[in-house]
Amino acid sequence: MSGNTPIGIEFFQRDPLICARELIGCTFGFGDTAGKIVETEAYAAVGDRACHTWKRAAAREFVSSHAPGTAYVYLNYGMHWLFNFLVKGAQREGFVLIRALEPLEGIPLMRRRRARESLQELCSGPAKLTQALGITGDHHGCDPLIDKGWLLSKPPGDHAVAVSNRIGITLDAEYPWRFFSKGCPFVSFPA
DNA sequence: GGGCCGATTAGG
DNA sequence: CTAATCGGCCCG
Repeated sequence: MSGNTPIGIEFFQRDPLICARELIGCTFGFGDTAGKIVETEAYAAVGDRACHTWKRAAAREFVSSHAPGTAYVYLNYGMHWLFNFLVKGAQREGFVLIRALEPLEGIPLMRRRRARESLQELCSGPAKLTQALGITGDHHGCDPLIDKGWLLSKPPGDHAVAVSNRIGITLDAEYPWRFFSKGCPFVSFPA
């Protein structure tokens, strides 16, 4: 009895910035591994040059043809899988990138997949956490709110959330659309 | 078809 | 600081 409440489709039918902030503190898991979300970023489907929809027709098609909460997983730098939730239904649509987790369950398995011992090296980056959880391109387009094996729930209470610019982008880098747990040692970048 | 670029990471 | 490594997009 965790006291957590499951997250439904309505959660992702809001502004991506709201979703990104609200996901901080939530439990996210796949298979035998899970963690607490401690860092996210929002991307807007329209007017955001850092979002895939800016250049990629396939990304725009993905937004229009999938339900809120659907997993958008893609290969970055030819070797790293990055996981996003699709957000749509409000005026602004887009994605929330999951950037870091505090490891909670399946830690031995995470250590094996990551080939790292340190707790802080398991999920402290968008590509680290997909590797730790076993998420790949096979999961692109699946629905974590419905499909077997996924976990997404919200704990009671509030969380201290800090805000900064998004990391690793050059276009529209000045938008303060990154959210993270203040002072958390499991984030990808302290500030 | 060729060139270039990326929401990153690990290692020197 | 840089290599690794590959799907998209843009151009010709």
